[in-house]
Amino acid sequence: MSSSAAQRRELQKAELRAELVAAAHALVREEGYEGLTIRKLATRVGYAPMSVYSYFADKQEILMALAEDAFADLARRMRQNQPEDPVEAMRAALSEYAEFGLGNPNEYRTVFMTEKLKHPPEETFDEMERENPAFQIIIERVHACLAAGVLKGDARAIATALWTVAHGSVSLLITFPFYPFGDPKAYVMRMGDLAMAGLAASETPPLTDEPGKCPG
Amino acid sequence: MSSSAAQRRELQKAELRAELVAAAHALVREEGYEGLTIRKLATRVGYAPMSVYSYFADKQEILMALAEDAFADLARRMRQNQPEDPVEAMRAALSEYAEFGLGNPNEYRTVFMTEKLKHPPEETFDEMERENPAFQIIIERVHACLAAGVLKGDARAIATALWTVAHGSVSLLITFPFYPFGDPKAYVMRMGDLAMAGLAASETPPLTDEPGKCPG
DNA sequence: AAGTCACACCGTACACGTACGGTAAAATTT
DNA sequence: AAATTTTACCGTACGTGTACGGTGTGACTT
Repeated sequence: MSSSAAQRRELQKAELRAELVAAAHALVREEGYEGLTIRKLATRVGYAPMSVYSYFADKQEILMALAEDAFADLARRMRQNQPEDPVEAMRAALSEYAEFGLGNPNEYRTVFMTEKLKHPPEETFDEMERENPAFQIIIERVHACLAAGVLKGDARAIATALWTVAHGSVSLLITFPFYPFGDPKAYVMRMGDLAMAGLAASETPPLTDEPGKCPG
Repeated sequence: MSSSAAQRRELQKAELRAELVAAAHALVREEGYEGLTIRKLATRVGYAPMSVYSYFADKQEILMALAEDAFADLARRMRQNQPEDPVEAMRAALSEYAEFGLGNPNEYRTVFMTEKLKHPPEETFDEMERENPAFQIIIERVHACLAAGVLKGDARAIATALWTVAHGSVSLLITFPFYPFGDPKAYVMRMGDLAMAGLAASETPPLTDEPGKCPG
């Protein structure tokens, strides 16, 4: 086997894939999110509709590729907005998260609100944390809060809790834009502060599989 | 105009609509959620596919009808699980909410995780609270907590905050079943307790449209 | 009672995602 | 060099949600 030829092949494939993603971006920019269809995308790059499936398993994978670009931007913004104070750094990350979700509802939906069907059984969650650089940043800032003593407990559990609250806020704001949450951004920040207060109240244990005690 | 005839008309229409919903339920039971298609549904009741649209504006409205039935059941269960202690009553409601969402992910999705496109501009949120009896129950139990002095502040704001946290937990568990949240039910309960701790820490102001102060 | 009208229902048609199978060229093996 | 396999792409076809325009039967008006 000629491995350099195989590598070149892979590279070319990646290039064409990138071209498709670029065309998809253009289509969305010109015709809106629901204007992105496989057929239009194929026409745009001069392929038959079915040829797109050589590069993406299904439409969801295309949407994911678009969303990943957007999420990379989120991570960039988070890193650019990093106050020294650990708590303020945490709030800054939340602020960027909120603006991202509220400003890119389509991308937010595809990543956080649609069923993940075909998932490789290996590397359940490390994968996701690696893929989503934003999550890494959150964990880093949680560690800073732990070091500063404003939070106590397991870093991953705390980060997951904060993510849960932020996601709950953003996703409800996206789904129910008419509901009187008040100013959207302010609502997310308020919920973030509430989560921080709750977390500061006690030491956060790690996440386990033991079913907790519950009434009834 | 003969109003009694018009009324009978409405009634018959409602009956046929109910028949369609029943057929939809049956279809889902027999062939699964994605087995529910307009064509199959129409065939089932002896109509042409397009005739279904005399009773539902679109497929989403059919899914909503199914979900509303399920949510009525949630409200029933909540009322049957009502400890005397206000905090335990709150936790019991959360427990039912969790079991409902985790046990009926499809219905949960259609109500809480899909865009609400065509929404009548009048009665923005009262409508929703009225339609979702479960929300009423939450507000009632919040009032009980306020009366008992374990929480302080605006009832609707507190209820919305608890909803946000519960929804964040449930929706993430649904969307990322592989992520190590630990035992799903336990995770929701833990997040609920965290929210209660955060809420207990200070008086919760009502929701307003003033943009809150934020870093950066 | 005659005329008008609303409405329940349907047939046709479109664009969509995508399953299936084919075909020809390129890469690899023999 | 010949044989084989792999690959890149495509044509056709199915089932989907639903827009559009009909059509006949009942109800309402006059």
